[in-house]
Amino acid sequence: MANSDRDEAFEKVERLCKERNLRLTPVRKRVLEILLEAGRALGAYEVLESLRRDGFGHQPPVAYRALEFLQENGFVHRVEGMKGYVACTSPSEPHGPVLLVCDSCNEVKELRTPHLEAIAGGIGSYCSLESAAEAGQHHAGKQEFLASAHAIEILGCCKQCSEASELSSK
Amino acid sequence: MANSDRDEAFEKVERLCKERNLRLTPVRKRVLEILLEAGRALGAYEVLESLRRDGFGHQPPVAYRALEFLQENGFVHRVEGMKGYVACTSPSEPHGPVLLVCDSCNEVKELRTPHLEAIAGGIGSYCSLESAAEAGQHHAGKQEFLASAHAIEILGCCKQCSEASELSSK
DNA sequence: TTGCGTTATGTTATCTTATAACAAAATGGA
DNA sequence: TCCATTTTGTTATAAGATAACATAACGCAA
Repeated sequence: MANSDRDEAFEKVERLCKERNLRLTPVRKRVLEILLEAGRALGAYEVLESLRRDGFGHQPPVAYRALEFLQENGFVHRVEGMKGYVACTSPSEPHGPVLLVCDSCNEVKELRTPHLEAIAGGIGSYCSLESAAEAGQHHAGKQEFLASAHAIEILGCCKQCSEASELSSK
Repeated sequence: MANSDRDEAFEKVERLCKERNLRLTPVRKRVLEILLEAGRALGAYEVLESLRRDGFGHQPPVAYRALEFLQENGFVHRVEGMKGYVACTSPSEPHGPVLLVCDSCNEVKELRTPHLEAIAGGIGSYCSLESAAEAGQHHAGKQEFLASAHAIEILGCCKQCSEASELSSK
């Protein structure tokens, strides 16, 4: 992520917290910065190590609590497949992420498009598959499941890594 | 899952293993049975506890290795959000799952429809969103990401639990 | 501004989940 | 039957996460 995008995301979170009367305390702010600076998913203990260097408390709950706050409010996503946490690139409402995770360099890219969200919501939310754009037409099986959240992770190889491995194999 | 479905899934795995020359050893077979009998996601240590009762080795790697084998071959899925493992209800090729996970009773239901698979694949596979049914038309941003696997988990509340909580609130 | 309930932080201890490393046993051909 | 390969079993430990409780900061009402 470019520097300007980082700053933009950070300022957006500050703004949103003000609007919503959320307390973006120093630890929470710093954890968000750490993740934005990293530009990839970090483990809780990696975050903790950074906090330690900055003079914050350095016991696991310090990191986990800040991460929990940021997650609950949609500013950070958990990357299940990596047991890690990544800053949201377009924070707004709390939302389930759609993440592209590179096996090779661990970079995580978040897709954030209303249409994809609609699909993810539709898969479970509307009690049948029909409301997922087109998807359910052939599968009207009533799932009768009330969705409240989702986690979508696509594993694979990012462009940079594909190109790098192509070069090295020549 | 009904008993008959369990048996069917189990037999299908046996058949597939024969076809593919995979060794469905006693531990592996038993782990699959344990998960099928449970009908919900179990933690590795829960599986291990069952194995212990059946006289198998009872150290963590025993369970983890069997789970790994079953996962690799598409007979079991990991449920990231629950740190658990669930038997696949329609084993065939190894495949990324689309799971509906009930917050309340922990039941996991797998959706297995070609169309949904296509969407999941399309999100990342084809280097742009366009190939995901309709989804990309408005979001032609080139992701240039080569997908190899996915994990899709929708959290929410299953029908039984919704009804139960409705009743109790009256 | 003081006091008080609430929220957040820091710390200790512990729990859960997962893996590395290596020895012993089973398996399946040559 | 012998050997290479795969699987199992075990010990030990790493990595990730949380419970419980004391202390500190905050935010507001009196």
